Order: sequence, then C-alpha cells, then structure tokens
Amino acid sequence: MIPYKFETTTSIGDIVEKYQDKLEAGENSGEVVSIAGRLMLSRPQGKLFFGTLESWNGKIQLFALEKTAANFEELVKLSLGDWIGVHGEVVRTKRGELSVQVESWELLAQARRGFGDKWKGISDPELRFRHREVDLWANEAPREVALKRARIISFIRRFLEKDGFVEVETPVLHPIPGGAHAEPFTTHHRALDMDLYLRIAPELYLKRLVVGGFEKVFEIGRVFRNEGLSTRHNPEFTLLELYQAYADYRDLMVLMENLVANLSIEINGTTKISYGGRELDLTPPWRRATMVELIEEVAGLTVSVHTPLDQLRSIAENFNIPVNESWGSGKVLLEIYEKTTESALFGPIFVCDYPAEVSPLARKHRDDPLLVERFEPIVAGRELGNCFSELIDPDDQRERFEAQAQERAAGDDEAMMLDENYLQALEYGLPPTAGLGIGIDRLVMLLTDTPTIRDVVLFPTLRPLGQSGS
RNA sequence: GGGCCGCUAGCUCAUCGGGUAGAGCAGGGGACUUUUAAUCCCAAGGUGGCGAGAUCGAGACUCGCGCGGCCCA
Repeated sequence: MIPYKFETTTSIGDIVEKYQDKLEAGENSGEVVSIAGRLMLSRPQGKLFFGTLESWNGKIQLFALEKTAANFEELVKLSLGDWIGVHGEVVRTKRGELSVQVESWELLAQARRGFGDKWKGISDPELRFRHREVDLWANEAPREVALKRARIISFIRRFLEKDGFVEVETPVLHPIPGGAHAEPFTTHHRALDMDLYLRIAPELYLKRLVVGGFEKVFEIGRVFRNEGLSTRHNPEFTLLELYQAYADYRDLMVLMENLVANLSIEINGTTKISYGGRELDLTPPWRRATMVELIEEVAGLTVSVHTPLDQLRSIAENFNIPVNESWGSGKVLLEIYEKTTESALFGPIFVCDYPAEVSPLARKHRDDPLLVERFEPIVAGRELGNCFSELIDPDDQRERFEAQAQERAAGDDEAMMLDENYLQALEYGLPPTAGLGIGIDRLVMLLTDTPTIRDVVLFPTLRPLGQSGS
C-alpha cells in the first residue's frame, strides 16, 4: 500500500552540506532524519545493504543492516528508480561515505520502467526529448540547465523590478497578429465565430500600456511563430519585452549590457565566459557599430540606404543573393548585410541603425529618415534580441503599415497587418519610448554553453510518432 | 526543401566478403557483514524502425516510407 504522504524532516542536499566536513569514518551523528527520493543505485551485500538515494537537490548513500533495518529483505529487492521515504540516522561508514542508516522505510512509487544504463544513462535523442522526465533523472546536464533557466528568469524579474519596471500579462490570442515579422498560428473562437492568432510578439499591447501610463513595463511570455524546427528555432519560445518611456535606443543598450553582464555573474560568477569553445567577454560597455560600418569592415563594401537601388541589386547578384522585384534599397541592403557580414560577427556587439523599410515599428533616425534608431545585439554569433526607439507618430505608423500591406500583397506572408486599434492607441499619444526584446531561450543557451534550443526547452516541439508527415 | 549519417534486447553498444544475432547494464533467481558503476553464479530476454525488391539464403545489398541527428538553403 502506497501511503498518501510522507513527511520529510530535511532534504538530502541539506544533509550533505551540513555534514560534508563532519563525522569520522565509522562515526554516528546522533541525528535521525526522514528523507525521500529515488533509489538510483543498489549494492546489497549479504546482511548489509548500500544504495544511492537521489532527490532534486542531491544524493546520499543509504546503509542498512539486516539486524536493525525494517523489511530488510524487501529493501534489498527494490528496483533502481523506485521512490522511497527513509527514516534513519546520519552516519559515516567505515569507508568514510556519508550515509543515512536505514531504520525504517516506505515505498512511495514503483518504477516499472528503468532509467537507462546506470553508467551511460540514455543518449537516444528520441527518448531524451519525448520523455524528458527520464532524461532529467538519467543525465545530469538537463537538470542543471533547467535549474539555471529558472534562476535566469527569476534574476531578470528582480533586476527589472528593482529598476522600477512593472510586469504585466497581455493577450496571447490576437485578432491581428503584430509586432514581428513572422507567420502566425491560426485558431478559431467558436462563440465569436472568428479566427484568432497566437501572438508572435506582445509588442503592440505593451506599447498601448505605455500610452496608458505604464512608464516602465515588461512581459516575459511565450510567443508562437509558424516556422521550421532547427537547432535555434522552436515554434514556441519565451520572449522578454520591455518598454521604457522617455528613453531612446541608446539607453536600452546600457540596460541590456548591464542586465546580461549581471546575469552572467549571477549564473557563472563572471562576465568572461566561453560558448562552444570560444571565449566571450560580456563586460560592459559592448561595442556599438552601425550596420553600414560593419558591412564595410567585414565585406569591404561601401554601401548605404542611399546607394542607388540598381547598384545594390548588382552587388547582391555578385554574392548570389536572390532579390525580389518588390524590394527597395533598404531590404536589399539588409539582405547584403545578413549574407555577407552578420555570420562573421561574434560579439558582444550592438549592430545599429537599420533601414526604415525593414523596421515598420521603429522611429526614424534623428539624422537620416531612411534609417531607424534600432539595434540588434549579437552575442556569440547570434541575434540575442531586437530594440528600437519606438515609432510614436500615428501618421508615420499608418504609412509603414500600408507599405507592409503592399509587401503582403506581393507575397510576403510574414509582412505585418494593418492594426487600426494600435493606430488609435498612438493617437492618444505615445511619449518617446524605447523598447527591447530578448529571446530568453537563446540567452539560456548562451549562459549555459548549450548548442541547441532543444536542450534549454524542457519539452521541445517534435513530430509525433506514428503520423506521417506531409 | 537538399545532402550526409543513424535506427539491432528495457538502456548503452557489438557482430558481417550476405548463411536467420552477442556483450555490459537493467529486470528475474541465488551467494555474500563495509560497498562506491560492488562482486560472483544461474536462467530468461530480439517480427534487427516499417514496407517492398534482387538472391538458394538479408539485420547486412537495392528502392520507398517513417522518426531522429548533423550540415546547407
């Protein structure tokens, strides 16, 4: 009979910490504890029993004598993976191993299935991803990553709250998906008989909150983008977005580099980390450079949004970059940057000042109306986020939406849709505001030196078994 | 979407110039009073991812499909 509860008096981790430098070999502590966990190793030896009990915060040896332990015969017969609750004294064995000497114990759950090879664990990615619960017990890395992820998100909240930011929740179901260049998932509301979209970004709602008086606001939440699966892409992922009134994109560069640097100290104890075997120094300030400067520096091309479109097109052709007829010079320039320059950047670096044409929600640059005040932080060779001085002029915003509508008509399913509600919000007055988005999954990858998004998401999206793909 | 690779016992992996499979661990039985992946003995365990094809004969060769991994777009 499995009991309905088991009362523990302490945790395994606490025992290990408390006694790590205490007790001589063969000495008893006099402290009797109740602990629970999973039996992961078993070494019965005649009238003695040794085992390893593991729980969420540590593992400890169990030691039992046939003479003094209750139900000794059953204890010895337990399977690896069984959950048990144990009552006994903290001791150190003759060989010096800190142990709990079992006086009594209860079976809390039977493991009908094993947890893989006790030395090699499991490595089959099918099993690791489809049944993460097994992976978490059998292998150490995923548990550490999951715990670090929790600490990272918790730290971000504390950091922003300390700075006066307020956390909010905005809708996940959007009548008009907005705030990003991406294809949405579609769903249907029966009572309203209308299609709704899973959000691709919380951006527009958050800026409406700034209109409503939230001067510093943020949201950490799941967004959904209908795209392929890869090492770096999961169709649902966690995004941090924050907005700060009266600030511009330069202010958020400072905020971002400080956030990431402090986070790295919190998680890794230093701002000098390595990712994929390559050294990386996150100490602020990070380098700032414009996209145009970097194209010149990396690819040796002197170009800008003012370069005649034909010239940009022929440069793109030289690099075998396909160019769509409908693209203006801004879009072609962005393509040239992405194909020739971006992959060579390792960072940390703020790539600044993107073409207005590809940034429909960003405010025009104070020095050049063809550009916007926007940056993408590149860290460890990846875009870690996106930020701009927000477009606050409703008339300009309407024109940008209309340009997007034309691209949509020209076949770009990821182009933004015109959102009258959002335009109306801008008409109530959005003060100068800067907004920043950071991909939490990529941030976790960075700080835990993990190469794939699948290893930082507990249950990544997979094709179900037994269903044929299209 | 394209290329390469993988899929063999519950787990981790072997085997071969084509002759219907083997080990360790787990699970079962037994021995053992200080183990650390305990050790030792015994027994059991497989529609070789799925489906076709050539062959006297295929897990191995060919083709298709499925799932996954890596690289590329």
